[in-house]
Amino acid sequence: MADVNFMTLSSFTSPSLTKTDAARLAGSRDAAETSEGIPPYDLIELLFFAYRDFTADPDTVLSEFDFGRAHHRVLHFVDRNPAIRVTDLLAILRITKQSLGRVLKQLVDEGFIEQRPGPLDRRQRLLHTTEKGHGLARKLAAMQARRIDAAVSALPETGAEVVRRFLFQMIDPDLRPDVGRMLGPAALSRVQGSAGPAAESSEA
Amino acid sequence: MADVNFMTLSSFTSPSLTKTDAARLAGSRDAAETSEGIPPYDLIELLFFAYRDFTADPDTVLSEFDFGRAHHRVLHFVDRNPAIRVTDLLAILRITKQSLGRVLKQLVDEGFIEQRPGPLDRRQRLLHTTEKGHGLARKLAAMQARRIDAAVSALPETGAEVVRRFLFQMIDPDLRPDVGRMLGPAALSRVQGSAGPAAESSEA
DNA sequence: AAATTTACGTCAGCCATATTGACTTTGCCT
DNA sequence: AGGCAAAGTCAATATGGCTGACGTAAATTT
Repeated sequence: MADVNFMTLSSFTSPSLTKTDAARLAGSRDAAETSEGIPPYDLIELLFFAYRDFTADPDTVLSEFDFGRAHHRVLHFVDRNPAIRVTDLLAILRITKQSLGRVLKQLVDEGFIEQRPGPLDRRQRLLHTTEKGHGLARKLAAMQARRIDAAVSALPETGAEVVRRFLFQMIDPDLRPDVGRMLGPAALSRVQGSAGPAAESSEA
Repeated sequence: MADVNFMTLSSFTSPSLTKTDAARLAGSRDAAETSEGIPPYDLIELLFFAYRDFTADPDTVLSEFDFGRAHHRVLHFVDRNPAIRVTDLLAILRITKQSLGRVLKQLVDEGFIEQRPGPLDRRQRLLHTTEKGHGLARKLAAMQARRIDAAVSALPETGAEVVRRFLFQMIDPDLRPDVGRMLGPAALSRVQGSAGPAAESSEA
């Protein structure tokens, strides 16, 4: 139950917090110090709220299994990358072996993920979702899909393309190739497009 | 130091994980079960990676002060909403009083945030950033701004508008009014636009 | 004036998820 | 044989959440 205090929001911005206050204060300070312009607070905060709600739906389902977000991430990437090695999973998630170990063990013990010895390199334990695991992964993805589809459908034609490109550009440049590879050739081309407003830009 | 294992990425997708594997497996399963179409995995994963890197920059700075993300969030929203009440901050962050208490106390003790009694309601401790606190908030926002600006500049003209609308639509519908109010009238109108897939095109 | 509610804080304890560093086992490769 | 890589494990620690219970001051209602 991630979302319980919805109704207790006293409306977020209190009566005492008139936008006038904010404007006045921010205004005076901005004038004095803006050497780099005003940050895009709207996008910064929209990212915060959007991401929060984006992850909230799966949380409620996961808690039924006594799983958390960590389990979700592992399950998701294993489901999406069958036969992935533990090492590669660590690189994707950017966590330590120990952190992964705990949640992975639970997922394996409870039959969501299975490990098969690598056919070429027998040191590897290649990870796969079981039917059960795949089912859960799909269920969670479907929840997020519904939210995304709704948001995209409120956009102009090319909206999804633009969003994909934006998000891709938000990724550290040196990691983009890896992410691009992971998304697959189709998505990759969708994500790159002719990325420039003018003609410049940074592809390659 | 959030980002240390960059160089140890054995390239993310291992040699053993050929896209053929994934395609084969996913393909066979999809055929059998697609009653709702394939989830937009690209957007799901792009959100994950983008948000991760988006929050990574500030982390490195924060760790110099022995602060974490929790501190960042508090500092940010106090800086953006001068004279905010504790109750409202709790509603925005959706955490408990206890959780907030810990980090808020540190921020106050170390002179980043100050509390002033409410002029009307003396039970309130209205929160403000100090110069020091404001400076840090700005520094962190600037880091995120740089990344966002770079991403936006790789987009077509109306790109930022589209992204804003997308993110806004990703927020729970019942919370949108609150977020909208927080962003302020200017940003709000930018975020709403005529949200239809058909005759849009985002002016204003 | 008394009762209730609100705003804020705090104590005590718990849990999930992450970290580091060291060490082992197994197996690949030269 | 020696070295390196893949995976697992132990122990200790930090962070950021959580619940429940209480306390105090001030505002509001009855």
